[in-house]
Amino acid sequence: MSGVAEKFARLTPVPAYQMVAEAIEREILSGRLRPGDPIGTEAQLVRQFGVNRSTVREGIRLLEQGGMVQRDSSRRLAVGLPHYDQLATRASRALILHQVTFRELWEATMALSLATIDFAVERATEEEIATLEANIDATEARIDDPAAVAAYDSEFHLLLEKTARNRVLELAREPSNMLIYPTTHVAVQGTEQGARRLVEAHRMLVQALKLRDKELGRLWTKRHLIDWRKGFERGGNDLDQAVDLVTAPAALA
Amino acid sequence: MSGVAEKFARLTPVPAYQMVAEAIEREILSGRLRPGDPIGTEAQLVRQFGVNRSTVREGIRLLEQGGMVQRDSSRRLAVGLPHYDQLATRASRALILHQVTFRELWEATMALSLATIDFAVERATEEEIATLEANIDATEARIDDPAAVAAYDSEFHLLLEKTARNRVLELAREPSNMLIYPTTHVAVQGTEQGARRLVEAHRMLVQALKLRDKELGRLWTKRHLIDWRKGFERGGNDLDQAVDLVTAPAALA
DNA sequence: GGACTATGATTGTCGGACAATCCGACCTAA
DNA sequence: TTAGGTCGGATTGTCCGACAATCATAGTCC
Repeated sequence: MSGVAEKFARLTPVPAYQMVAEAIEREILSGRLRPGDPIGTEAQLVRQFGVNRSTVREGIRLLEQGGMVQRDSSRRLAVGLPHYDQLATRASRALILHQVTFRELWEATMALSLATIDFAVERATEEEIATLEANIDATEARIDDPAAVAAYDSEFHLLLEKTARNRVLELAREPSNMLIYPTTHVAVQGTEQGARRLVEAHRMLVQALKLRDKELGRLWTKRHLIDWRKGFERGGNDLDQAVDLVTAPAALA
Repeated sequence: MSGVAEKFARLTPVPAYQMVAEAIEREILSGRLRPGDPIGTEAQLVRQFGVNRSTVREGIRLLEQGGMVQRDSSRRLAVGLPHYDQLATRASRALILHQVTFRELWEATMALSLATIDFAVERATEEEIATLEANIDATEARIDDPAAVAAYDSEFHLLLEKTARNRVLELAREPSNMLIYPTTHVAVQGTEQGARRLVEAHRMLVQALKLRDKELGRLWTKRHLIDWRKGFERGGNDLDQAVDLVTAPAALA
């Protein structure tokens, strides 16, 4: 509210360690350095950038955590290909910090799951269907163990995403997946029927893939998620409560 | 292939700087440290963790880049609330490194946009509609400037997401948004009509919000995105080419 | 040829140092 | 009283040098 217009932008001198990180990142994004390529040793970087080793190391740490650089077996640095769960972990944690509600999570998962099943129905191969069925069988074998059921459920949906063959969608889903599927063990714990309904839904989803029937897939995706919500609420949870580490403890690891 | 069974897992000693980062992160995620709270000074952390300052600093850099800690005005460290575009920037870059195709991007955007318009139709307020209309008017005023049109287009869809009031969806969309909307200026550059069709689509989307008509919203969302695709292809691009920095130069900043 | 060893290179950690900057208390002048 | 100026301590960013542990590699021995 200072009556005068802002004439000067804020000066923000960039620390050297950030410049180091950005310089390396530029090389990677431009394609001159490709995943797997070794970045030089710290001593080399010191010479190239003309800064101290401590500074170089701080710059490297900036990139390390995002997966842009990795340490291979011998701790040597190489360009990394950031994997989804790595990014998704960050995103999940951000969602927790932003105190998003389970309702938001559920709504988004619904929308994304419907898109996933559409593509999966279009593109599923025999092989993928077999893998999914194997997962369902495994789930059934341990149907009395809520934790195991939740783990297999998580895997099932991961496989389904691979079947949809869209990596952008996959990345978009991952954060909410990480928060919602681990709560399945709560959702199926309440009722004896919970786990069986889950398995039935999975079977019908695979059936939809076989028949290439999108409507069937969408129908059971909805039922499946509505079941999750009911179980979640039956477990004494409120859909409008914020996601936290207690209820969705998967974002640790 | 050593005939003996592997009895022990590989020991992977965790570097001290990582332990520092994880310790701080745990405090944040547990809620004991909340966004805005000051983390101690480096000297304090040195005392608490019993490691060297260089080590503490490397640990801090690990967190800094993900937005988990921020430096405030005086460069003092405080717990940060990672913002979406910060995470999305990383995600976009990952998508580039993974060489996802524009087709994947387009498919995912379609699915996510349809979800967004559904929620937006449900929840739009008068005020939000007015803001969106102001954006459209501004677009129209500079309809001959492809770069300006692209910028306003980007903003329009951002506003639409806010209107949908689902932060999980917002976060999920952001990476693809960052890659796809900046290419709009290519898409509308080809034809005189491109920009006008874009404005028309925006008007109809707002109309859908006013009438609370989901079908209308979905219809124009589809048309809008199909227009984008046609423009993109007319610009000499192949939908199956990998996203790169040249075609989608927004991930720099 | 294969197992073993010595050597050098590299990383992780430490200690100390200093300039630049920021914060806060104190002081001065209108 | 309050706006503005001064000063000292605290803090960060950067540098230097050092060393143990580990890894890679070449060379050696059987």
